[in-house]
Amino acid sequence: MSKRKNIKPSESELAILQVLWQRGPSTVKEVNEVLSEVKPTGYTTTLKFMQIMFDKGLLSRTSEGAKGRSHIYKAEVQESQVHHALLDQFINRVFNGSTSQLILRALGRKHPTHQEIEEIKKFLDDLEKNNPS
Amino acid sequence: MSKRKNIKPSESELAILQVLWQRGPSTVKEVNEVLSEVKPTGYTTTLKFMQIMFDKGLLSRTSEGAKGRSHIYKAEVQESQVHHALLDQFINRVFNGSTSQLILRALGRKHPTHQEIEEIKKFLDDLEKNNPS
DNA sequence: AATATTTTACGAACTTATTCGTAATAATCT
DNA sequence: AGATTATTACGAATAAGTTCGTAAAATATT
Repeated sequence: MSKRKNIKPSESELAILQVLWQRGPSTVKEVNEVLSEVKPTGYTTTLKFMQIMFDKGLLSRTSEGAKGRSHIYKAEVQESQVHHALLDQFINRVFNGSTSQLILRALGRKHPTHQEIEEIKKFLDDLEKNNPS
Repeated sequence: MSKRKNIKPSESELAILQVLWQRGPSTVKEVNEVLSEVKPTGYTTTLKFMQIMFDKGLLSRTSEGAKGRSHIYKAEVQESQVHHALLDQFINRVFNGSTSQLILRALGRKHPTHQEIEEIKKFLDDLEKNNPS
Protein backbone atom coordinates (compact mmCIF):
# COMPACT_ATOMS: atom_id res chain seq x y z
CA MET A 1 0.00 0.00 0.00
CA SER A 2 2.41 2.63 1.25
CA LYS A 3 5.53 3.31 -0.77
CA ARG A 4 7.69 2.17 2.13
CA LYS A 5 10.72 0.32 0.88
CA ASN A 6 13.20 -1.69 2.87
CA ILE A 7 13.55 0.58 5.82
CA LYS A 8 16.56 -0.73 7.62
CA PRO A 9 18.58 2.13 9.03
CA SER A 10 21.91 1.12 10.44
CA GLU A 11 22.90 1.77 14.02
CA SER A 12 24.33 5.19 13.24
CA GLU A 13 21.56 6.18 10.92
CA LEU A 14 19.00 5.36 13.56
CA ALA A 15 20.81 7.51 16.08
CA ILE A 16 20.67 10.44 13.68
CA LEU A 17 17.01 9.88 12.94
CA GLN A 18 16.26 9.90 16.63
CA VAL A 19 17.91 13.28 17.04
CA LEU A 20 15.91 14.68 14.15
CA TRP A 21 12.66 13.22 15.45
CA GLN A 22 13.33 14.82 18.77
CA ARG A 23 14.66 18.21 17.70
CA GLY A 24 12.97 18.58 14.39
CA PRO A 25 14.91 19.82 11.33
CA SER A 26 18.51 20.50 12.27
CA THR A 27 21.93 21.24 10.91
CA VAL A 28 24.79 18.78 10.88
CA LYS A 29 26.40 20.74 13.64
CA GLU A 30 23.38 20.49 15.88
CA VAL A 31 22.95 16.80 15.29
CA ASN A 32 26.61 16.20 15.89
CA GLU A 33 26.50 18.01 19.17
CA VAL A 34 23.68 15.85 20.45
CA LEU A 35 25.34 12.67 19.27
CA SER A 36 28.61 13.65 20.83
CA GLU A 37 27.03 13.88 24.25
CA VAL A 38 26.57 10.15 24.19
CA LYS A 39 29.55 9.21 22.10
CA PRO A 40 32.26 11.57 20.85
CA THR A 41 31.89 11.73 17.10
CA GLY A 42 33.85 13.64 14.49
CA TYR A 43 31.94 16.33 12.69
CA THR A 44 32.70 14.92 9.26
CA THR A 45 31.59 11.50 10.41
CA THR A 46 28.13 12.80 11.19
CA LEU A 47 28.17 14.84 8.00
CA LYS A 48 29.03 11.79 5.94
CA PHE A 49 26.19 9.78 7.41
CA MET A 50 23.71 12.53 6.80
CA GLN A 51 24.86 12.85 3.21
CA ILE A 52 24.45 9.12 2.72
CA MET A 53 21.01 9.26 4.29
CA PHE A 54 20.12 12.14 2.01
CA ASP A 55 21.17 10.09 -1.00
CA LYS A 56 19.04 7.20 0.22
CA GLY A 57 16.06 9.47 0.71
CA LEU A 58 15.92 9.01 4.45
CA LEU A 59 16.52 12.73 4.88
CA SER A 60 15.72 15.83 2.91
CA ARG A 61 17.51 19.14 3.18
CA THR A 62 16.86 22.75 2.51
CA SER A 63 19.67 24.62 0.93
CA GLU A 64 18.25 28.10 1.06
CA GLY A 65 18.15 28.93 4.72
CA ALA A 66 17.44 32.38 6.06
CA LYS A 67 20.59 33.84 4.57
CA GLY A 68 22.41 31.20 2.62
CA ARG A 69 23.57 29.26 5.65
CA SER A 70 24.28 25.58 6.10
CA HIS A 71 21.95 22.78 5.12
CA ILE A 72 19.05 22.00 7.36
CA TYR A 73 18.18 18.32 7.35
CA LYS A 74 14.79 16.79 8.04
CA ALA A 75 13.77 13.19 8.58
CA GLU A 76 11.75 11.83 5.67
CA VAL A 77 10.57 8.75 7.52
CA GLN A 78 8.29 8.75 10.52
CA GLU A 79 9.27 7.38 13.84
CA SER A 80 6.28 5.05 13.99
CA GLN A 81 7.06 3.81 10.51
CA VAL A 82 10.62 2.91 11.41
CA HIS A 83 9.60 1.36 14.71
CA HIS A 84 7.09 -0.77 12.89
CA ALA A 85 9.59 -1.91 10.28
CA LEU A 86 12.33 -2.65 12.79
CA LEU A 87 9.92 -4.55 14.99
CA ASP A 88 8.77 -6.68 12.08
CA GLN A 89 12.31 -7.57 11.21
CA PHE A 90 13.28 -8.22 14.80
CA ILE A 91 10.29 -10.41 15.53
CA ASN A 92 10.88 -12.43 12.41
CA ARG A 93 14.58 -12.84 13.03
CA VAL A 94 14.51 -13.59 16.70
CA PHE A 95 11.04 -14.81 17.59
CA ASN A 96 10.14 -16.60 14.45
CA GLY A 97 7.38 -14.14 13.76
CA SER A 98 5.58 -14.54 17.06
CA THR A 99 4.59 -11.23 18.57
CA SER A 100 3.27 -12.77 21.74
CA GLN A 101 6.55 -14.58 22.28
CA LEU A 102 8.33 -11.27 22.04
CA ILE A 103 5.98 -9.69 24.52
CA LEU A 104 6.19 -12.47 27.03
CA ARG A 105 9.96 -12.36 26.89
CA ALA A 106 9.99 -8.60 27.19
CA LEU A 107 7.73 -8.70 30.18
CA GLY A 108 9.65 -11.52 31.77
CA ARG A 109 13.09 -10.03 31.56
CA LYS A 110 12.62 -7.10 33.84
CA HIS A 111 10.00 -6.17 36.36
CA PRO A 112 7.70 -3.61 34.86
CA THR A 113 6.16 -1.18 37.28
CA HIS A 114 2.57 -1.48 38.38
CA GLN A 115 1.83 1.52 36.28
CA GLU A 116 3.32 0.03 33.17
CA ILE A 117 1.32 -3.11 33.68
CA GLU A 118 -1.90 -1.18 34.02
CA GLU A 119 -1.11 0.77 30.90
CA ILE A 120 -0.59 -2.36 28.90
CA LYS A 121 -3.73 -3.99 30.29
CA LYS A 122 -5.79 -1.02 29.35
CA PHE A 123 -4.37 -1.16 25.88
CA LEU A 124 -5.26 -4.83 25.63
CA ASP A 125 -8.81 -4.17 26.74
CA ASP A 126 -9.22 -1.60 24.03
CA LEU A 127 -7.81 -3.96 21.48
CA GLU A 128 -10.30 -6.64 22.42
CA LYS A 129 -13.23 -4.29 22.21
CA ASN A 130 -12.39 -3.03 18.78
CA ASN A 131 -11.24 -6.28 17.32
CA PRO A 132 -13.54 -9.29 17.74
CA SER A 133 -11.21 -11.77 16.05
CA MET B 1 26.83 -12.33 37.94
CA SER B 2 26.84 -14.80 35.08
CA LYS B 3 29.87 -14.85 32.83
CA ARG B 4 27.80 -13.73 29.86
CA LYS B 5 29.79 -11.39 27.68
CA ASN B 6 28.59 -9.28 24.82
CA ILE B 7 26.22 -11.72 23.24
CA LYS B 8 25.54 -10.26 19.86
CA PRO B 9 25.27 -13.01 17.29
CA SER B 10 25.08 -11.80 13.73
CA GLU B 11 22.20 -12.64 11.45
CA SER B 12 23.80 -15.84 10.23
CA GLU B 13 25.03 -16.87 13.62
CA LEU B 14 21.56 -16.51 15.02
CA ALA B 15 20.14 -18.68 12.26
CA ILE B 16 22.62 -21.41 13.16
CA LEU B 17 21.88 -21.14 16.85
CA GLN B 18 18.21 -21.50 16.14
CA VAL B 19 18.80 -24.73 14.28
CA LEU B 20 20.89 -26.09 17.13
CA TRP B 21 18.31 -25.06 19.72
CA GLN B 22 15.66 -26.86 17.76
CA ARG B 23 17.49 -30.00 16.74
CA GLY B 24 19.98 -30.27 19.55
CA PRO B 25 23.65 -31.07 18.86
CA SER B 26 24.20 -31.50 15.14
CA THR B 27 26.82 -31.81 12.46
CA VAL B 28 27.64 -29.09 9.98
CA LYS B 29 25.91 -31.12 7.32
CA GLU B 30 22.69 -31.33 9.27
CA VAL B 31 22.67 -27.64 10.10
CA ASN B 32 23.43 -26.75 6.53
CA GLU B 33 20.54 -28.85 5.28
CA VAL B 34 18.09 -27.05 7.51
CA LEU B 35 19.45 -23.63 6.60
CA SER B 36 19.34 -24.48 2.94
CA GLU B 37 15.62 -25.12 3.09
CA VAL B 38 15.09 -21.46 3.73
CA LYS B 39 18.03 -20.06 1.82
CA PRO B 40 20.45 -22.08 -0.30
CA THR B 41 23.79 -21.98 1.44
CA GLY B 42 27.13 -23.46 0.49
CA TYR B 43 28.39 -26.17 2.80
CA THR B 44 31.67 -24.42 3.47
CA THR B 45 29.83 -21.23 4.25
CA THR B 46 27.97 -22.90 7.07
CA LEU B 47 31.15 -24.66 8.14
CA LYS B 48 33.02 -21.37 8.30
CA PHE B 49 30.39 -19.77 10.47
CA MET B 50 30.32 -22.68 12.86
CA GLN B 51 34.10 -22.60 13.13
CA ILE B 52 33.98 -18.90 13.90
CA MET B 53 31.27 -19.46 16.48
CA PHE B 54 33.34 -22.24 18.00
CA ASP B 55 36.30 -19.88 18.28
CA LYS B 56 34.07 -17.30 19.94
CA GLY B 57 32.76 -19.84 22.40
CA LEU B 58 29.20 -19.71 21.11
CA LEU B 59 29.44 -23.37 20.18
CA SER B 60 31.28 -26.37 21.53
CA ARG B 61 32.07 -29.52 19.59
CA THR B 62 32.83 -33.10 20.25
CA SER B 63 35.60 -34.50 18.20
CA GLU B 64 35.37 -38.12 19.21
CA GLY B 65 32.05 -39.27 17.88
CA ALA B 66 30.98 -42.88 17.90
CA LYS B 67 33.66 -43.91 15.43
CA GLY B 68 35.82 -40.93 14.61
CA ARG B 69 33.21 -39.18 12.53
CA SER B 70 32.60 -35.52 11.89
CA HIS B 71 32.33 -32.88 14.57
CA ILE B 72 29.10 -32.54 16.43
CA TYR B 73 28.38 -28.98 17.44
CA LYS B 74 26.33 -27.82 20.37
CA ALA B 75 25.04 -24.39 21.33
CA GLU B 76 26.84 -23.00 24.36
CA VAL B 77 24.36 -20.21 24.92
CA GLN B 78 20.76 -20.66 25.88
CA GLU B 79 17.90 -19.48 23.79
CA SER B 80 16.42 -17.46 26.65
CA GLN B 81 19.80 -15.89 27.31
CA VAL B 82 20.19 -14.71 23.74
CA HIS B 83 16.60 -13.53 23.52
CA HIS B 84 17.15 -11.54 26.66
CA ALA B 85 20.36 -9.96 25.40
CA LEU B 86 18.99 -9.15 21.98
CA LEU B 87 15.87 -7.65 23.50
CA ASP B 88 17.93 -5.45 25.79
CA GLN B 89 19.95 -4.16 22.90
CA PHE B 90 16.93 -3.67 20.71
CA ILE B 91 14.93 -1.82 23.34
CA ASN B 92 17.85 0.43 24.10
CA ARG B 93 18.61 1.13 20.48
CA VAL B 94 15.12 1.65 19.20
CA PHE B 95 12.90 2.45 22.16
CA ASN B 96 15.29 4.36 24.30
CA GLY B 97 15.13 1.69 26.97
CA SER B 98 11.38 1.69 27.40
CA THR B 99 9.94 -1.80 27.52
CA SER B 100 6.37 -0.61 27.62
CA GLN B 101 6.91 1.47 24.52
CA LEU B 102 8.12 -1.63 22.75
CA ILE B 103 5.12 -3.58 23.87
CA LEU B 104 2.60 -0.97 22.91
CA ARG B 105 4.16 -0.70 19.49
CA ALA B 106 4.27 -4.44 19.09
CA LEU B 107 0.62 -4.77 20.05
CA GLY B 108 -0.39 -1.90 17.86
CA ARG B 109 1.21 -3.02 14.67
CA LYS B 110 -0.79 -6.17 14.03
CA HIS B 111 -3.99 -7.49 15.46
CA PRO B 112 -3.19 -10.19 17.96
CA THR B 113 -5.79 -12.91 18.32
CA HIS B 114 -8.15 -13.02 21.24
CA GLN B 115 -6.20 -15.97 22.53
CA GLU B 116 -2.91 -14.13 22.43
CA ILE B 117 -4.43 -11.23 24.28
CA GLU B 118 -5.76 -13.47 26.99
CA GLU B 119 -2.40 -15.14 27.31
CA ILE B 120 -0.68 -11.84 27.81
CA LYS B 121 -3.28 -10.61 30.26
CA LYS B 122 -2.89 -13.70 32.34
CA PHE B 123 0.81 -13.18 32.37
CA LEU B 124 0.36 -9.62 33.51
CA ASP B 125 -1.94 -10.70 36.32
CA ASP B 126 0.67 -13.12 37.55
CA LEU B 127 3.32 -10.47 37.40
CA GLU B 128 1.25 -8.09 39.49
CA LYS B 129 0.58 -10.72 42.12
CA ASN B 130 4.19 -11.64 42.58
CA ASN B 131 5.64 -8.21 42.29
CA PRO B 132 4.05 -5.48 44.38
CA SER B 133 6.29 -2.71 43.09
C1' DA C 1 40.96 42.40 -0.24
C1' DA C 2 43.32 39.21 2.55
C1' DT C 3 42.79 36.03 6.28
C1' DA C 4 40.33 33.04 9.15
C1' DT C 5 36.40 30.15 10.12
C1' DT C 6 32.63 27.16 8.84
C1' DT C 7 30.54 23.91 6.04
C1' DT C 8 30.59 20.76 2.39
C1' DA C 9 32.34 17.19 -0.81
C1' DC C 10 35.23 13.50 -1.84
C1' DG C 11 37.74 9.61 -1.13
C1' DA C 12 40.30 6.36 1.44
C1' DA C 13 41.27 3.35 5.48
C1' DC C 14 39.49 0.18 8.53
C1' DT C 15 36.13 -3.09 10.59
C1' DT C 16 32.74 -6.67 10.61
C1' DA C 17 29.98 -9.88 8.17
C1' DT C 18 29.22 -12.94 4.39
C1' DT C 19 30.47 -16.20 0.93
C1' DC C 20 33.05 -19.48 -1.16
C1' DG C 21 37.25 -21.69 -3.64
C1' DT C 22 40.95 -24.65 -2.89
C1' DA C 23 43.79 -27.64 -0.58
C1' DA C 24 44.67 -30.85 3.19
C1' DT C 25 43.06 -34.52 5.97
C1' DA C 26 40.16 -38.40 7.15
C1' DA C 27 37.09 -42.05 6.08
C1' DT C 28 34.97 -45.25 2.75
C1' DC C 29 34.80 -48.17 -1.18
C1' DT C 30 36.49 -51.45 -4.86
C1' DA D 1 46.61 -50.14 -1.76
C1' DG D 2 44.56 -46.92 -4.80
C1' DA D 3 40.65 -44.24 -5.93
C1' DT D 4 36.53 -41.91 -4.42
C1' DT D 5 33.92 -39.28 -1.16
C1' DA D 6 33.30 -36.55 3.05
C1' DT D 7 34.92 -33.31 6.19
C1' DT D 8 37.84 -29.83 7.78
C1' DA D 9 41.04 -25.89 7.60
C1' DC D 10 42.67 -21.89 5.48
C1' DG D 11 42.63 -17.86 3.06
C1' DA D 12 40.83 -14.63 0.03
C1' DA D 13 37.09 -11.81 -2.31
C1' DT D 14 33.17 -9.07 -1.68
C1' DA D 15 29.93 -6.13 0.71
C1' DA D 16 28.20 -3.04 4.21
C1' DG D 17 29.07 0.02 7.85
C1' DT D 18 32.01 3.25 10.26
C1' DT D 19 35.41 6.81 10.74
C1' DC D 20 37.99 10.45 9.42
C1' DG D 21 41.66 13.25 6.68
C1' DT D 22 42.07 16.56 3.24
C1' DA D 23 40.72 19.81 0.07
C1' DA D 24 37.33 22.84 -1.96
C1' DA D 25 33.72 26.14 -1.44
C1' DA D 26 31.10 29.41 1.14
C1' DT D 27 30.82 32.74 4.72
C1' DA D 28 32.52 35.88 8.15
C1' DT D 29 36.20 38.83 10.14
C1' DT D 30 39.81 42.34 10.23
